[in-house]
Amino acid sequence: MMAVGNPKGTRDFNPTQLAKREYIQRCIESTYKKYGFLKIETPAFEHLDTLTGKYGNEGDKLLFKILNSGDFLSKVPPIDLIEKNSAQVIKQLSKKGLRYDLTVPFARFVVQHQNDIVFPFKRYQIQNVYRADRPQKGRYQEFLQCDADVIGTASLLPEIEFIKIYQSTFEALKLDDFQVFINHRKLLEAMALQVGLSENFTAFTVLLDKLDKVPLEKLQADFLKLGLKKQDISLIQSWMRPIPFNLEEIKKLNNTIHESNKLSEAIEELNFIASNVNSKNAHINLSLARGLDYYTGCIFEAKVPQSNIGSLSGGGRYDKLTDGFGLKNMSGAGISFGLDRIADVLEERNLWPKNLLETTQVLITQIDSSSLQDIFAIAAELRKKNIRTEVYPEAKKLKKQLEYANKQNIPFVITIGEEEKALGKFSLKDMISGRQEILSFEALINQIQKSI
RNA sequence: GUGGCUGUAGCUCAGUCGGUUAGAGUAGUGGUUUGUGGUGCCAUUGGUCGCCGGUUCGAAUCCGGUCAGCCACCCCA
Repeated sequence: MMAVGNPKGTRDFNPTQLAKREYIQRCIESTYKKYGFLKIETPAFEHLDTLTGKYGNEGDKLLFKILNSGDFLSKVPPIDLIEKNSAQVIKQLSKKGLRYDLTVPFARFVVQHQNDIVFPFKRYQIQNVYRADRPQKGRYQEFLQCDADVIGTASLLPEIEFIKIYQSTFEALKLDDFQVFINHRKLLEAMALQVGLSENFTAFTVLLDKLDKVPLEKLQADFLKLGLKKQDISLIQSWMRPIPFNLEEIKKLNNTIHESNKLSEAIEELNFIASNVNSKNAHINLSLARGLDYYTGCIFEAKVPQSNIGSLSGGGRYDKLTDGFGLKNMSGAGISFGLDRIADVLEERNLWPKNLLETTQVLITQIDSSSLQDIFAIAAELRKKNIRTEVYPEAKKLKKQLEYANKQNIPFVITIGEEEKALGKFSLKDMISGRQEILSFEALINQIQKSI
C-alpha cells in the first residue's frame, strides 16, 4: 500500500483546529475592516520573475519552483546538464513559483491594476504562502499570512494605525503581554555611519539582529571582522537596551547616536508617530533589522515573551517595492500577522474561547422510517428558528444514535416514536442533565432556545 | 544548506542480555435479551517492528546505508 502522509511542513486541520484558526482570523480581519482595509486575493503561484530577486539570496533559495509541463528537458542545452549548472537549468525547467509572501504579489497587483485602483489603496489579504524552509517549531512550509498594506502615500498615518492595530488585535486575542518593537532603517544607517560600517551595511544589520538571541561577547569577533573598532563595542552594547516608545526617550537618541541627516529624519518621523499613539507595550529596539531588503523606513515586529515561537508579525515602510515592476514614487507600508504562530501561542497558553466549534444543537433520531414526514417537518421548523439541526440518517438502535449525539457533543436529542405520535408530542432529551420529557412543539422550542 | 535526536497497532508507548506465535493503554467494531448516551463488563478487528542490506543457528533488539519526522543553526510569520 502507498505510504499515507502529508508533506513535511504542511498540516491537515480537523474541524476543532479549523474553528480555532477561524477565530484568530476573525479577530484580525475585523480589525482590518474597522480601519478601512479592503480584501483582495491573488493566485498561489506567480511568474518566477515576479518573485526572484525580491527577498535576497536566502529568500530566493526558499522559493518553491513549479516544473514546466511537457517535455521540459528537451529544451535544455546539453552543456548545462553536463556541467550541472543548476541556476541555468532551473531557468529552463521552471517559469512559475509559489508565492513566498503576500507583499510582492501585492506590488505586482498594484502595478498591473494601477488604473483601476484608488490611491492611497488600503488592502488586506489572508492567504497561504509557501517557503521551502526546513520545518521546525513555529515554522511551516505552508502557512497563512494576514497582511494589511497602505500604498500610495508617504504619510506616516499608516505607521500610526499599524501600531494601533497591533494593540487592539493582540488585546482581542488576550495576548496582553505582547510587545511591539519599532526601529527605523535610517537609525540603522546613522548607526552604521557612526561606527564606520556604511560599506557593510547589510552585514552590520544582520549581526545587530542576532544580538536579540546571541550575547554580544559571542558576536564581538564577527563585528571586529567587519571592521568595527574595538572601542565601539561598548557603544553597540549601549544601543541594545530597550527604549520605551515615547517622546522623551526618542529625544535621548541624540545622545547615543551621532548627529547626521539620517538621524534627524528618523527622529522626526518617530516623534510624529509616538505623539499619536499609546506607548503601551511599544518599544524602540535598535537591534531590530529584519531580513527583507525592501524596507526603507519604519520597521515593526511583534512577539510575546517567554515563547520560542519567534515573531508573530512583521512589517514596515517600503519606498521602492513597485519600482522593479516599472512604477515609481509608490511609497507604502504594511504588516503581516503569522496566523499559524499565533495559533501555536494560544495553544501553548490555552487561551481559546469556549465553544468555538459550532456543532449541531439538535439531533432528531429515527425509531422507524415511517416517521420521516414528521421528522423533516420538525427539522424544517427548527432550522427556520436558526437552530442547527440534523437528522440521524439511519433507523439504527437508539443506543447508537445517542452515542453519536454524545460523541458529537450535541446537547439535545428529539425522538419521535409510537408513543409520541399517539400524543401528538415529541420527546426531548437534554444530553447534559440526562433528563427527558414529552413536550408539545411550542414547549420544545422554548426549552431548546432557553438553554442554547 | 549544516548539526543533533527519534522511527514498534489509527494514537500514546512497553518490549530484559539477541532466543518460541511482538504486548499494554486508548480509539474502532460487536455484544451486555432489541425505545435511551456518558462510567462498567465480555468478545473482537488491527503490526512486513520506517525501508534496504550485513553479522548470527536465530535480529524489533547489534552494525552500515537510506528514507521520514522532530529539534537547533542559517533565515524568517
